[in-house]
This record gives sequence, C-alpha cells and structure tokens, in this order.
Amino acid sequence: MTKAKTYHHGNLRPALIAAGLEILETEGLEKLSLRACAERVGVSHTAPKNHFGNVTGLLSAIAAEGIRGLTAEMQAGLDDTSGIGARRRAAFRGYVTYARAHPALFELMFSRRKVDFADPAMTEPLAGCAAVLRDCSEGMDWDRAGEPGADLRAAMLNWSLAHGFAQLTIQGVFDKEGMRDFGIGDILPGFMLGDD
Amino acid sequence: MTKAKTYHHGNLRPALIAAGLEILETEGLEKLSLRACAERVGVSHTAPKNHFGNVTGLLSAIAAEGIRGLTAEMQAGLDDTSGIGARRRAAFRGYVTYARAHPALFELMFSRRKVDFADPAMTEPLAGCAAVLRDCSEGMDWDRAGEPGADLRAAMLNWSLAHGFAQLTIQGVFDKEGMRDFGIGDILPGFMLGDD
DNA sequence: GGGGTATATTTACAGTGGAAATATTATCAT
DNA sequence: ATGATAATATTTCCACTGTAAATATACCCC
Repeated sequence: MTKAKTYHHGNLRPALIAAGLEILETEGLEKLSLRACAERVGVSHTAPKNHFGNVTGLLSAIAAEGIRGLTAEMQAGLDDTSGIGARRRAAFRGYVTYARAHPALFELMFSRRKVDFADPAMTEPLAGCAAVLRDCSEGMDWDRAGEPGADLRAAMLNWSLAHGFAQLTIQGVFDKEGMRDFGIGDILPGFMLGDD
Repeated sequence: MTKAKTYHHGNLRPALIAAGLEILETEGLEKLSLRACAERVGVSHTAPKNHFGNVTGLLSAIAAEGIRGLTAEMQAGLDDTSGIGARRRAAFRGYVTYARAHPALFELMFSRRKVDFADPAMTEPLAGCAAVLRDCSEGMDWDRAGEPGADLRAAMLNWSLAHGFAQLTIQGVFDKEGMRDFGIGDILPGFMLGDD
C-alpha cells in the first residue's frame, strides 16, 4: 500500500489535509504549519504552493473538513430526533460535542486570521453548517415569530449560544471562573428551548 | 514632554502595553509581535523580557487591559439601567459593542494560544468580568430558578450568547451567511430577556 | 564612593512563510 | 513513438518571528 517514493507524490492535496488534521489532533494548533504538514507527508515545504497557493489556502482546506465534521455531528443528532425543542437541544449538543472533541481544529475553523471564509473550499461547507442551524431553529416560538427574518434571527441566536459556549469552554475561560462543572445541557432551560 | 533617549527607558512596562494596544487598533492582531512593540517604543527586542518574561506575558498584559475595557463597557450600560431584562440587554450591548469596536483586541483577549488566563495580570480582570455577568444574570426567571447553581448557569448562558454573537460577527461568519444585517438587539426576543 | 541589582543591548540561533529559479514527470497532439 | 507543453516538486534564498546567553549601562541603597 505504501507507495515507493517518487518525485511526484500523486495525491498530495488530500495527503496534506490529512497530515494537517493529524497534527491538530496530536500536537495542537501551535504546531500546525505549512512546513510541518509538508514534512509529515515527506515533501518539500514549497510543494503545497502548487495545490493551495499559500498557507491560508492549506489551512482553509483543513478547516473546511472541520466544518463538515461539525455539521455531520449536528445532523447525526437531528436525524433521530423530532420536536422543536429536542432538535434544538440535539444540535447544541452536537456542536459542543464536536468542539470539545477537536478543540484545536475547532479553534482553527473560526479563526479569520488563519482561514479565508471566502475560499472556495470553505463556502460550501459553511453554507451547509448554517443551513442545519437554520433548519433546527425554524419555528422557534419567540415573540417575534412570523416577522420577516424571524427564522434567520432564531438561527443566529442558536448559533451564537452554541458557539459562545463551545468557545469559552474550549479556551478554558469557564474553568477559571468556577463554571467548569456545568455542561451545555445545564445552561439550556426548558422555557427557552420549548418542550420537545 | 518627549524624553531624551536614555539607556534605561524608565517606564517600559506600561509603554509596551500601550504600544501593543496601538498596534492592535491600527494594524491588527497579525502585526502584534514582541519585536513590533519594542520597536515602537524604541527599545531592543529583548528588553521586554525583563518585565514580561516572554511574549505570552506581554500579550497577557495587553489582553488584561482589554478585559478591563470590556467590563467597563458593560458596567457603563448597567449603571443607569434598572430592571432584569433591561440590564441584561445593556450588558449584551456593551459586550458586543466593545468587541466590534476593538475586534483585534477582543480576538486576542480570548485566545488561549496567545494569552495565559492564569497569568496574575489576567486573573483579577477576568474575575471582574465574570462578576458583572453574574450580577446582570441574577434572578433570570427560567424554569430552574432557585436550584443550586442557577445563577451561575444563567451567567454562563448570557456570557455564551454574547460571546458567540460577538465572535461570529467579528470573524465575519455571519457576513457570509446572509446574517449581516441583524444586530444583537435583533436576536434578543423579549421572552428570553424578560421585560424590564 | 562603592557594590549589588535592575534594566537594556548585542549577538546568535532555530523556527516560520514566501519568492524565484530549476528539475522532474505527466499529458496530449501529432 | 516523439516532442512540446503543462503540472508538480525541489533547491536556495530572504525577511520575519521568539528565545537564550553574554555583555553593557544606570539606578539605589548602604
């Protein structure tokens, strides 16, 4: 299965993305660099340029995989769940679960300095993620339901809540403020989520 | 007013912090480096070591100023506001307003990779920020009010919501998903905040 | 005054990403 | 098959980052 070393790698683009994901899982975001990815694949540090342009292109492609994974994690929870409140809870749980399982990747995914959200590799997965959040927010019964843009606003509310909790948890801010022992389920009272 | 150049600066620590804040405002987080701060102050790039140890120490001190500013912005809105819902809204608005006014600084403030939350310079301002959020969340009338830890959970909910919205806005994620035209006020329905 | 300490500089080094020139291989028309 | 062109990868070089060690200067207290 292992290919003999040739001048042309033959499958460099996905190999570099995989290498980047591995580095994120095992060594963290600090260690993720263009050169580290190249070295792990066994290729010179300028080889990625042909496939990604620059380091932002590479990181954007890696982040795109993360967005896909985040979306899939939410979707998995939604598939076998019905009822407005329960679906919203499932999406929250999926979002936070994925973030906690892949903190370095999650951090990268939403870091504008490292990732270009307008990169072709990012736009489609990002739109998919937003679509899932809109889907599970639809019909949220707040006092402005029915107004134009209400569903979009509901999606933003839910996204903000899940994202903020994930971020503050991962960054360790809650740890420092005595909020360590509470999970996403604990801060989601029924009246806000509605009953299932 | 301008001091003659001497071997010893005399006021280097605050000068470096001020330089860092200036760089964040004018050039962004990418340009914030130990060397850039030192150069702006007119000092060698190793001088900061005496006052901050390493770059993390310097960035933590800069971030601490940001946490103070964020807290002050929230507090300013709270001072002349009464009523549970109105106070919560004021805190939200302050949080998001500050983040949007100082996006680079805000990004730094909550970046574990650049800042050490356990740094003595950070702990006190962070605790102050959390205290304000707990204060304006107290008595939030959700279905678990009265349970042990209810106020803490309410603070986490509010913090998460404000933080997530600020982060997603600043990073430009909402821009890409057609959610650009909605502000924090738009996603805060009355039933969630309660009436003032 | 003198000595100890705090502060700042110089120099050197191992990283990073990127640019330019070069080398190798793949692809495809003839 | 062959030759031309494009795609891919390497080598070399540069500017930038943070850190460490040795050195220089100034302050402060006895």
